Amino acid sequence: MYWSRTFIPTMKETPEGAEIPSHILMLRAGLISQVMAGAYTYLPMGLRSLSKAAQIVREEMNRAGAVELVMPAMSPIALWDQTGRTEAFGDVLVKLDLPRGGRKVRVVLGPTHEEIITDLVSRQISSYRQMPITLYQIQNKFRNEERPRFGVLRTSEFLMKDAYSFDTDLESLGRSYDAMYEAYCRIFDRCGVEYLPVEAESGPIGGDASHEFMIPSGNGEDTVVHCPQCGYAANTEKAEIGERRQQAPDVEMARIEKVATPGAATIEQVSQFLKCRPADLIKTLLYEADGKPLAVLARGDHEANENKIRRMVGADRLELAAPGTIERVTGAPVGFAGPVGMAEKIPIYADADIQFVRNGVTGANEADAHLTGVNPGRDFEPEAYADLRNATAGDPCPRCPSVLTIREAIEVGHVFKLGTKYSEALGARFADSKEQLHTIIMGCYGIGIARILAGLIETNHDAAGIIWSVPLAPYEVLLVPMKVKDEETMKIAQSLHDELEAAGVEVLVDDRDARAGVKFNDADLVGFPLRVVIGPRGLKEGKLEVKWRWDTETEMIDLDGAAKTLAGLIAEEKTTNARFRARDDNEKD
RNA sequence: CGGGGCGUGGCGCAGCCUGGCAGCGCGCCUGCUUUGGGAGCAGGAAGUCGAAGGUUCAAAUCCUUUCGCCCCGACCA
Repeated sequence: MYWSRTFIPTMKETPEGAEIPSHILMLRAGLISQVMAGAYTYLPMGLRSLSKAAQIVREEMNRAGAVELVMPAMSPIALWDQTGRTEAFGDVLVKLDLPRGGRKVRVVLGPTHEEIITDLVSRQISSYRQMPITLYQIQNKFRNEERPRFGVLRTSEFLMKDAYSFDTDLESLGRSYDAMYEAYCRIFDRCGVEYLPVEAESGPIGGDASHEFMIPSGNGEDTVVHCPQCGYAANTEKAEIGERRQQAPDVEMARIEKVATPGAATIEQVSQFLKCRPADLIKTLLYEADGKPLAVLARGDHEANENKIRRMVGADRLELAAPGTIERVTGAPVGFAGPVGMAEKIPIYADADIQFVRNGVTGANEADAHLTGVNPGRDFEPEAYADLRNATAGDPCPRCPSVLTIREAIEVGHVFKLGTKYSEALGARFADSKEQLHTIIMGCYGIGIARILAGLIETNHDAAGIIWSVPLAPYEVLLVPMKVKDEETMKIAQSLHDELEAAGVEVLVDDRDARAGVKFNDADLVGFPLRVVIGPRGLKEGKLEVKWRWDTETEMIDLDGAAKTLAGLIAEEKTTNARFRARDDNEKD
């Protein structure tokens, strides 16, 4: 391809509104163009990269034994009503009323496709002999995001690979799940992104039933908990905390005193008012577990983890108690609850760190008052101490003697053992060898294709622009003829272009009659991995000048056999990402 | 959904407070010179000042309403 015949609208300036590197660079490099909040056109360069990521995903899905199909974006809302997800998704679900013959047909644009695929399978699969099977598609999804942001990281319409496995028993589901997990690792390895599979909330099946694939990046929307020592990684909802090893400070237990704290109801206000650290406060959170009130204690500088609480008390539903309930239970307005002297006797659970608090501060169960000198064991005794809060940096690792770190990350993939939630609701059953009917057991596996690109750019760019890995680059080689008006130069460019194409290399020739600086800067901005300069300096010696995007040094190669040399370099880098990764290691330490 | 910011040629912005010819840089077009890291000179095209209503002799500017975009937070099967 020739630069002058394709469409690469690069920009010198950053469009207003773009904040993070991947968004800025995708716009400036002419990969995408915004149509409205959360909806982007993929321009030729962007589309090429997107398609290449999708193709890698497709190849690895196929290798893992999954089978491709395509479902419509549109589906009848009745299907979603059956699983209760019309309500669960709420406004995120894009709903349309289509006028047809004087009636309205109510449809939704799919945010995911469990309902559609399960409906299909319920009709077409009825025997254990037809399973296991994993079906997938690569298709645009629609979610009416409350707040689209960060370029292609959070959009209302996005390309996603979604796969669904159908199995007869849990053991078989485990094999289907593992095959997807391994395929995901291969996909992200091939793309050249650094990723971390992290344990995530597992839902109905429990156990080791869900992983998120994350690209650690400062601009990620999610946080992951990671132990660099043993590799333990989990998202914040899931992350366990190891045994708390600190001791209570060796100080005298003070007497409980009631102090007036007018208007100070939040942790910040109280700690400022009483001139103490948030860690000296014991906050008392009132929850309702399946409608029954309970109190949870956590240190002022910690965050309660509702999943952990819900699991511990074995409730189906857990929510913060309504203000009315709080007032009834504590006898005080919201913000002044404490474990000592509550109006109603309800179970109290405490995070493990509470046992090491000495002379803590708690609400007094009375408006505008707190208690100081509160000590666990002496002044109150919870039903149990347990791990009930979110992990923070420096907490003990649950799997080894080391400590945890917290990293921001971009979620690019998710694998999940679903169980029978959808097959149950939609009546997807099969007969076993004894003609007994069972509900099909499902798994679902998603990858956000555009997030792979954004994640790669987010973690691989410099001041000049994007640094693509060869497998995802819009073109693998950029030929830069210095003098496009020189016949000899252009002849060489053309024949090299043709030879490289014939050799299966994706090559672009910058045939614009522009100054060297313009062409070099655009080359760096769009980030083609291998740049080949055809100019008088080298040609005098029968040489071409070659430079990898991530290197600073150039290298001369012989014009004779150049196509073969270049094709060899690309073929090697494309399969190993070796140079790309080596660059990573140099830059990141 | 709460808080904040911004809408002025294709892009980035000034002008608004204090009403009086719609400007600057980049890009684009033509010509000449230049030519290995975003060239110089000369000439040129291109704007319903987001939209509607109001105040005024006069509105990009003041008032009201509205639409859109972005950021922070909440939310995210």
